Amino acid sequence: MSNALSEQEIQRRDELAKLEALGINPYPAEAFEINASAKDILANYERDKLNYKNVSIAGRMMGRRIMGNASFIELQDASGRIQAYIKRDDLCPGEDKTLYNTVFKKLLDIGDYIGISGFVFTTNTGEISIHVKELTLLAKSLKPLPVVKSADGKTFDAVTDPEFRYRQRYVDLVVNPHVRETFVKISKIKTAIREFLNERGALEVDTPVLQSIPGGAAARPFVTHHNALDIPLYLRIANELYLKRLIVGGYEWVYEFSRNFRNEGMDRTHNPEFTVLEFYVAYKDYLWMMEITEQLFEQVALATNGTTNLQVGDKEISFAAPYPRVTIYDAIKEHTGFDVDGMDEEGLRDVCHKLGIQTDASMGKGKLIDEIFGEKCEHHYIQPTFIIDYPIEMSPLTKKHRDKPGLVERFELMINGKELANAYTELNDPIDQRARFEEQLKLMERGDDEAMFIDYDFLRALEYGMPPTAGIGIGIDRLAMLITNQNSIQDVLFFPQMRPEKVVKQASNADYHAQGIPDEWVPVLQKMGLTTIEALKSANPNKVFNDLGGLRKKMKLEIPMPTKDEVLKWFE
RNA sequence: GAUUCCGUAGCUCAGCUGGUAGAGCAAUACACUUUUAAUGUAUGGGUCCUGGGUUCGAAUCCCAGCGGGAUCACCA
Repeated sequence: MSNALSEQEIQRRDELAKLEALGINPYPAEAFEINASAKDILANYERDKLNYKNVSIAGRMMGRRIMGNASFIELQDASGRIQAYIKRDDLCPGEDKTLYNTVFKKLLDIGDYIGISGFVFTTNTGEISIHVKELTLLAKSLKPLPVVKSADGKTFDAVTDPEFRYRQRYVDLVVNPHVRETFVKISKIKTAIREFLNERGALEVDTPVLQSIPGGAAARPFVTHHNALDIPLYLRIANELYLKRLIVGGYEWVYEFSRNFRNEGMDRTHNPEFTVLEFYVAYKDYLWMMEITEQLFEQVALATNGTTNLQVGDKEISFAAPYPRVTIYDAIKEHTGFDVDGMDEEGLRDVCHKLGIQTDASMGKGKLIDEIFGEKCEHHYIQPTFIIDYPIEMSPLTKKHRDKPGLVERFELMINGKELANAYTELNDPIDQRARFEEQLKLMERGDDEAMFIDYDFLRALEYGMPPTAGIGIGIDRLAMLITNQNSIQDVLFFPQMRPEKVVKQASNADYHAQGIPDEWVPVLQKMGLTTIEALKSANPNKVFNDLGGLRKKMKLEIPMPTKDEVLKWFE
């Protein structure tokens, strides 16, 4: 990140000074009254022309076509773009044409925020436009935006560089309207979920993000330190154990959109912070949870896309309930031919070997089954499907199956070959829960770095009594990717995690000043690449002196040349 | 973490087997009163990611580093 100014940035700063000299504040404090939006005008003007005799609208100037004493501009607000027509003598009815000739034509740029008022009309070429009567500068833009043009649905010079787009999302949002739309849709997904849950009497809650025991899932946490208490704290990897404490407290349906943090790898589907919706409902089981889940997904699809069908690549996914239920053993039997029901660890290892799946000593029975499913089955489930009845070893917080020994009452919802949700009949037997945590401890000793921590306060809460409860976690970012048809998590997060940009070390004007260098020569030295005092001192003074003269001419600077002795003093 | 591709003007991108930097848009100047990727003429704008090496000569070839993408591994 360099802070040397480009030619265009210097020009815009000059314009800023000229505006101020004309008595125009480039960053006025006053509110600007708006009574219309681009989208509203384009949608409704034709059938309701009388209502658009006096519109006032604000936004960024994104395009400008000057044709002498008349001009067209593209104004972009949150709703879209609209063309405005500016005629010199309408904007400046009196003798003084400065506002048009100087302010508008010379001192405004693409990217500036302006407010305009006038009347709506249709041009000869049939485009609904605003005939501008008044124009106000609302905020000057000092950095040139990428100019993206489009015609007939084709886009030219679109900004597509992922690094640029993610690091400067604000620019991405300005120049890529489809990106703005994606995030609007993601907001609608969350609203639809809230409405669905609130209508049914659920309570939205907040639980701690900073936790002293990172529980509820198996993952590496981020660690921080609380100074006043002098204790380590962890950013939550899940909120499950806290929501269950609230069920113990007597609420019957709680939910939270939980921002979770996991200190693990990053890729197309993983970001260190991500969002999971969890909800817990008293007196229910996983069978009930499957029904509510398929209703929820159906409603979300309908509310955001207007249809329960979704085209993903060449596949069409139907969110219409109900979804099939397949046990994990049946799924494995169907896609591998092996019946792993009742198999011991040795047998499973053997199956993995035959299927070409790598195993290691730390893998228990549950993990082996999970591997087989993940490798050989998961990608087959394109249409929403509940995979149910998991082995007990992988599910330390899940109640034992009511009539299948060795299994738990758990389901995962698979859509488009990926896991979207994970739910179970919650384990509320405190004795069993303690035993399961201790099993996790053994796995940890065996080398499984994903085994869970034991949360004794949670056990204490269970001992007071938790009603039978069903709970679910839904990966909101993955759901957003699916519904908005994005194949990278970076495209459904406004600010995906990136390696920090390197800031180029650079001397300030004060640093140069301390060296006895006059301010007017600082840009020249920077131009020569001498952006630090160390770089300057290690340069050849004679060459610097010569180059100063050369650049003075090249940059057309009207400043007197320093003497060679003066320049030599800069090096002391 | 591994493999692989990429990094040139404000933006999108050319630049061949090494010969000293190019286009379009944007910018500047002039012309133009219903254009729309406005148009016409002229002009300016570059640490070719960084640092080494090979060479008379490197944007180009080699090595290392930095940043990003894709695939894989781990994970949700």
